[in-house]
Amino acid sequence: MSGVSPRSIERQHARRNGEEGAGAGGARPARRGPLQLGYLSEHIGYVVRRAQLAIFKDFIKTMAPVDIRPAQYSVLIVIGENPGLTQAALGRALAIKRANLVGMLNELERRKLARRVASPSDRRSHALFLTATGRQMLARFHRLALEHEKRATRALDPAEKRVLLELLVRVARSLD
Amino acid sequence: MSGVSPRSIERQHARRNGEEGAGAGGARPARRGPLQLGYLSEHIGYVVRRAQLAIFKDFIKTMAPVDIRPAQYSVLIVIGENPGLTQAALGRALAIKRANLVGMLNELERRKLARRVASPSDRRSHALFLTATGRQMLARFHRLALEHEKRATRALDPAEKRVLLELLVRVARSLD
DNA sequence: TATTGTTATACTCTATAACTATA
DNA sequence: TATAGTTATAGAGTATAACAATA
Repeated sequence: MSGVSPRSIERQHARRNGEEGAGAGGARPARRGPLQLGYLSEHIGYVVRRAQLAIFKDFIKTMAPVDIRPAQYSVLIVIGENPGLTQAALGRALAIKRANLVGMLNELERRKLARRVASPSDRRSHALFLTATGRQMLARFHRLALEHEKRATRALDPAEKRVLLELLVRVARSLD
Repeated sequence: MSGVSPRSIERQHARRNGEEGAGAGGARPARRGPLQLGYLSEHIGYVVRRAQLAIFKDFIKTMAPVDIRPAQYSVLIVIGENPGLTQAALGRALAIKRANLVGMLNELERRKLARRVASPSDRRSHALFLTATGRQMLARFHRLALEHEKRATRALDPAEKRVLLELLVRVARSLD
């Protein structure tokens, strides 16, 4: 136990309460009502994670009728924005491992939303494109996703949403 | 980041390119450089997810020497803050399914960080406590976690961090 | 040698159903 | 009937290693 800090308010959590009723009958239930999260609430990881879970839950429910998962949606958008890109480039853009893209692209091809085309310039790689169906469906997915987006950000005004996105991007960039 | 480029690349995506070379040889590679993410960058779910992944990656690396995962850390904090709470209450507080808590608590008991004590008032439930070791170790985990926290928020000043956490909490609350 | 796409595999996280013992 | 803890299990998501073809 090193690094004794001046006041160390944080530290006292550890002392405040502990292991009561080690052997005898000291065990008593915690007080009723919502639990204390303590300094967990100040941890950016925890807060971001809880928000992400809530948002994804709503997204998945919203997109369930069209059977599109978040990662599939992001893949379709990036292919639509960058027709002809390779699987490796797609994976780098979205931080998806090449190996894990294979199954996703198989599924998107099976559903006739995207296509792999043999690249003439580099015969190792595939050029990826949306199909005509894929473009139509993506527009539909986008409309549904905007419903979700509206719900997910209904507690924010437009300026707040912009600030939130910008701060998150700064955090992510600073860790890369 | 919303850099309005001279040629407004953003808008043209749906039309710009599609399924070329359906049969013939139209496939050409996407231009070099970072890919376009298009409106994906405006989706709160995507931005929150990327930030969460970056933050957790750093947290996990930081805590690797003490072999503590994010969920384990959160469980230890909540037990420390609410000694005697039940597994069900713990699961509700952290949105962890009761079934998935069993293994985690087995592991924390095995490592002598936490204990299950038979509850006298309700013989179905267990009261949870940190051990003396658990309290000591949690203080150590917390010091390590603060190193991570500093790194994860180094791109933000204190006011910005407060704003970020508050906006995320509002978003999560509004979806529950 | 390095890279692309692929296969196989493993590990974590999460979700559900069913069981028991209590309430 | 409902709840607490448990077991078993299944499904995502993610990670690595190895391989063939190609650069």
